[in-house]
Amino acid sequence: MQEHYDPAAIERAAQDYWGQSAAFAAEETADKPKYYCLSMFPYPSGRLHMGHVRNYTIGDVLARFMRMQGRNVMQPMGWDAFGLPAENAAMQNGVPPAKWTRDNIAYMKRQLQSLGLAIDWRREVATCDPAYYRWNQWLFLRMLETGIAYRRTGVVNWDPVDQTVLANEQVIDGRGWRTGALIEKREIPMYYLNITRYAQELLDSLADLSGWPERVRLMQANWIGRSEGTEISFAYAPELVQLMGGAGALKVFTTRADTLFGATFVAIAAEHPIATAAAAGNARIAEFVAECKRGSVMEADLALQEKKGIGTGLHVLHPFTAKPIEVWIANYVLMGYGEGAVMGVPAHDERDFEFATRSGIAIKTVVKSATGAYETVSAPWQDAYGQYGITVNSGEFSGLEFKAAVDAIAAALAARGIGAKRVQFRLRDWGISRQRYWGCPIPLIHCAACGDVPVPDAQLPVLLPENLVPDGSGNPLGKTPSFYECTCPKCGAAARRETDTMDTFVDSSWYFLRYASFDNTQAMVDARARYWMPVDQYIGGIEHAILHLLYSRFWTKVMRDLKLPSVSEPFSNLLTQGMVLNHIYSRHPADGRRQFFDPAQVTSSGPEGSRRHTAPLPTGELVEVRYDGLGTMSKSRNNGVDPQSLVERFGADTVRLFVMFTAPPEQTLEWSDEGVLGASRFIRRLWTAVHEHVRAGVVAKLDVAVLDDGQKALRRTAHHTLAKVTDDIGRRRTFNTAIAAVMELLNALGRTTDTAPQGRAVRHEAFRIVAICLSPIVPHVCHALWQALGAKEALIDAPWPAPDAQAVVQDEIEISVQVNGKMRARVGVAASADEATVRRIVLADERVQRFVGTALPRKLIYVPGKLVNIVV
RNA sequence: GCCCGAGUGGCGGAAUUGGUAGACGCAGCGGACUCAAAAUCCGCCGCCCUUAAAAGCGUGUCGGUUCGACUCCGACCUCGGGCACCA
Repeated sequence: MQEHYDPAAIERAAQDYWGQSAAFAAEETADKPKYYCLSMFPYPSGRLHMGHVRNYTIGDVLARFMRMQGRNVMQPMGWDAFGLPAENAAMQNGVPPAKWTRDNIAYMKRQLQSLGLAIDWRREVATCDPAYYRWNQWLFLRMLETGIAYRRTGVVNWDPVDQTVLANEQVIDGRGWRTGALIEKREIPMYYLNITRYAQELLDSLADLSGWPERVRLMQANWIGRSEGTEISFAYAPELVQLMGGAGALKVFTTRADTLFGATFVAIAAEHPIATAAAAGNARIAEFVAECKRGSVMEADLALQEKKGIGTGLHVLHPFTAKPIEVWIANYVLMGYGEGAVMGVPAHDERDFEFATRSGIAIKTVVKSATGAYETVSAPWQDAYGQYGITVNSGEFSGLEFKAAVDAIAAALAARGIGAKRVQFRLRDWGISRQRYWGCPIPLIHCAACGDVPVPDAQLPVLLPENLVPDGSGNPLGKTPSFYECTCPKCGAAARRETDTMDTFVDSSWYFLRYASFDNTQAMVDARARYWMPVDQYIGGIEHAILHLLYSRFWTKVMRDLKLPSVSEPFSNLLTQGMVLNHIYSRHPADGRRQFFDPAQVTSSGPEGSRRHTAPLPTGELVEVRYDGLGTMSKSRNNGVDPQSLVERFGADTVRLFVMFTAPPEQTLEWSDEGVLGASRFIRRLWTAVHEHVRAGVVAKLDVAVLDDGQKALRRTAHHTLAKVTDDIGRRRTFNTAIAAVMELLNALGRTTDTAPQGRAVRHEAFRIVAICLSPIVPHVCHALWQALGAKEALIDAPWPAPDAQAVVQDEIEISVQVNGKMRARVGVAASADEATVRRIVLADERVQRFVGTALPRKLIYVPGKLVNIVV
């Protein structure tokens, strides 16, 4: 018997047992209900960070819990292995991304294994393996056939110095991160996936995802952004007819057709054809259009920039009054949304109002509030009235409520063929072309004679050469003739292979299906996916709430519609974990770059509020540093905590216990070295307590009929704890409170000194409950304790017990008593007492008397079994 | 700027459906054990007034609903996540 807690030996023994018995190899079987437990696969960045540990521990707790609850559990793991960091690492140290990535995978896999995760490693996938990404290519070709995938131009960040496309992340304050050059927008041909075809379904089926957090569903719904509005055509005025070379109309989309008579300008995007035409003959306009094309493509940047515009001197005609309305080019109109043009109604739209007041554009009120409070809105203008109301100054459409006005105006427009009601989505089609090396090649060939020719299925996969090293200027595939030189599959002439690769979101949009069909070399997915899908529990960071989850939902539906073994919704239940934070310390020497310091190296002293912090430089010299608050752990801030060294020092169980105890899973988790010590202390205390109990010898058979009050009380606590932990893990997913409950039970066990045979029998049962309850969280130590407690079977195969309902029954309960809503006393009553009895006991209580006095209670609220509130 | 969250003791957090605010842990303080230290064990631990008891105050701010609000509603402040090429 080990008297001393030795995590390394205990964890090795438990992991050896699970490995030798192939405990986590999942097979399709009809015997038990399946449970597909999936954590978002990691990007192989080099080393595991605390966010990974948190993510995978949550998944492991649920997988182990469900297994004990009798489910056939599958928990797989893989690698999101394509992406930008590998190219950056390659540029830094000259190692090809493939080698860097595969080395990282090997190292991180060992780290994951040391955490004791119940993973079926046979199913491991890496998205950079041709055996995986060939199916990206294969499905892309199917999407081309059905028109889901198509080619058109798109806007990218262009670094004019490096002559290369930059990711948004590589644009800092509008400049290229390596060159410092001002970034330009550039239009290039790209492939798109028609996700908007699925917009309505993606929105509608959010209602079915009851296992998803409400906030994620809300975010997705807002992202899809369905709006019902009216499309309106403004006919060109003569000078515009001339400029555009013929009669025509400028289309706008608006959700406020009721304000049409208040339109005093029309604003178009800088990329709009009319803007291009206007710029051709006017230097000032050309300069403004060019200015709009500078800067990054990020929406956050666009939204923050000052709203600017320029009048074109060109006009369109109001559909009802035929009055000319000037066309403006504005930097806040997005070409990608609606028609790339909006009507400007300054009186009733905040943004139009701001723009109009600055540009000297007329403001015309056409809506008043129902009460007339805004009827007199006029110069000097204060703000826009953006609410719904009654139309005024709108010709035959005056005097109507919002909906009636919209209906009437839309009907009148439709009758003349110059407008109609229409649904517009904010969601845009998904551009998947990336001008980068380390990704899945897009399987297309450009032939001078035949155009864009898909690579025939038989020639898949298009292999990505693995020995290239990017240098920061352009895509190395474009400089590798052995890759891009090919022949046209149609005509056999010399042709050029597409050198763009796919967005890595493609790779992660279906990996959960591949785990179920991991070894199939003939098909992307097979019937086993029907068995395992949908994922019963998906766990990952809240930062993926929109993009990854939306793309995965879309991709899954596309596969369904291609009649592949898929489902309509990939993830039945979703748990979005919070980020892991740590303190940030830095200093900014006058003569150099800002330096960050490892919080573990910082010493703090001095009084609250004016603490001073010092940390050593690499030279050993101590310098004063500044505290910058909490932030996500990251390499650049030097505030990461290495899970590996903690596992080596305290054991995986301590690390797992700490991350599960310190905060509920959906909240951010603040790192604390002391907290880790606390977790370690608890496990040692548990180890000692069980072994002291076991050392005292044989335990009598429990006979619940003969227990005394103290024994009954301990047994009640034990079964109450079991019920709470079952609910906290199984339903609430509040692992922190489950652990707290077990800590309380262990505290209660520590307070008892009952050495009578039945006293020890109750303790024995309680210790078994402790081991069961903690086993999903700290599986190694519980595996050992279970054996110490004399069990024949391994804990991993023990069923999760149901609490004994008899054990938790209480004879006397406590009623809280309030007087006028303030807590004044607690009284004990029999659990069976009726309201009249409770009333009598409460009113007779001396403390209650003191506050009620001689006053007659006006009202008495009774919450059975809980509370009485006396109103006097 | 837009969308979505969060804010409770010295600190992390608990309070599950509107019904005992501060469970559990960390830090701290006091004690036991020890030659001593570490480890371990026991006790105290929101603020204020106080010898004590009792009262009063207290869940970011301001207001509202209710017999009763950390919880619901309105406005605001601060922090965090996302904004389509980081993953």
